[in-house]
Amino acid sequence: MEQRILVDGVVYFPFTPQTEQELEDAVIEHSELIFGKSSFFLPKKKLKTPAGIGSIPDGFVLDFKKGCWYVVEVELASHDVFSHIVPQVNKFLQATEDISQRMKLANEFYKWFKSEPVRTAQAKLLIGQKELFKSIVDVISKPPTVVVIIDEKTREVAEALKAIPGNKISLEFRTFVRQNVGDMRVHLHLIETLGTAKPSVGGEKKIAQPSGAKRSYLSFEELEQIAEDNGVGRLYNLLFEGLREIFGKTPWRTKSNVSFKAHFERGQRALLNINPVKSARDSGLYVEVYKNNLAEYLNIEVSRLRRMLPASFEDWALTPNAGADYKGYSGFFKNEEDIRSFLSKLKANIPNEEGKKEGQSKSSVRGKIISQKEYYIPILEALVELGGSGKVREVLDIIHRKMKDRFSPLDLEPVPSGKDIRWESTVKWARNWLREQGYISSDSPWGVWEITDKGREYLRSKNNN
DNA sequence: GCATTACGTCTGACCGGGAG
DNA sequence: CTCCCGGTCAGACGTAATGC
Repeated sequence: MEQRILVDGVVYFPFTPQTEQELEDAVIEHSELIFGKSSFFLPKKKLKTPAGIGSIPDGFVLDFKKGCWYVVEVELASHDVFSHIVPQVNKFLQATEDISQRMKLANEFYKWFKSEPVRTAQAKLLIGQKELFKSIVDVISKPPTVVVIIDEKTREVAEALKAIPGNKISLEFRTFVRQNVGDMRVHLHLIETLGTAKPSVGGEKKIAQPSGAKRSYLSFEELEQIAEDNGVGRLYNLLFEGLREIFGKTPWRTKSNVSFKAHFERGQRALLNINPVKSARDSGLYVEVYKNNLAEYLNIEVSRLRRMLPASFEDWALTPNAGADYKGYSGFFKNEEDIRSFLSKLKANIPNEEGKKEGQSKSSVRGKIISQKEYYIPILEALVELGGSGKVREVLDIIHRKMKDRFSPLDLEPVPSGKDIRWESTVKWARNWLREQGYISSDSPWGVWEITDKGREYLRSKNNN
């Protein structure tokens, strides 16, 4: 039963693409029509690190609006459809059972979006305020729907679909060419589309959140609350925010105070502590000033520093026989005026504007990811496996293979700068330590890591234990 | 060429363990 | 016990390499 299409009196004949690539290109070209306007089609060849995701289907579609994603397999009916599709797709589905593999795919999507600002902008329109990577993960963490796009639906296609678990759909994508032209120069397609139907979602797979790390120090909120409880909340906040602005960074905190510090050649030293625990409504906000450190930091005389403080401040030392770095003044800021006066004098003496960066709030991932140390042996082993040296990418691939099962979602996320994947960044730091120890060569060519004899020995000794 | 990515290094926040 | 030192490590930044 040979079909014909008649358009304005011109006859079009069925046309069978000669290669899958031909059909694939046509599918990509019309992906918006097939999958809907809110969909994004990521073709296989755009994947940056295909090795990481197991067997790769022809493409992936992400739909933020419907909150679902598709695994796309393009086939020609003339090929042995069953043996082509079924093992391929099953293998992929099996791989994505593994959460870390899904994160890997999410990363690929993320990179792909980021590689094209227009695409990122389109995605933003659909996800609103939500963070892009998070939105991708949310969709990818659901089970996918397998979409087989084929030039002609045959009984074999139906059989193949039956052998694939989960949600699946097959779509016919037919091509016709104009009579007397005979090739793709003048063509039209008869395309089945997904329409607006949302595929059924079953057995949703949640990505486990890492458990919260235990915290040994008081949080800023708790310290603020203590200040509040002791009747010095306003004073505390005024001084805290003022100092943070002046020093341009977040202070350290202990169980009883917040401590602003600075780097000196002799190491980190405290400049000033605010102690809400020792404060009280009647006496005021208790503060300790490390006079020598702060004077050195400000590059002023200690006597001048003394005059910046309220007259009521007294000599103070951290311990009875503390060294110069741990001596200073302590006392109470009784009212807001005391604090404003101190802050303005301090501000006037800050050496220069540079080094005053915008306060960046970093959230610690310590304890929630694989630590640097845990990569030492795998890196050396990977280098041995590569015959003593290898390109960074090769090493990373081996590490990934060895450790992928242990990655947490945080390991697989990009770092906030978006310039690196967290675990890869950690591996580079681990190699830096190994290099400092002499276990990895310091003068290998750029981009190549090389194990040293000392490194091989270290590896042997560790493996014997 | 310039833009982007990959790689290497530096800065500073965090926290374990030791001193008081 | 409390507090802080200083080593450790996350991640931003700088620079080389590659892509277009």
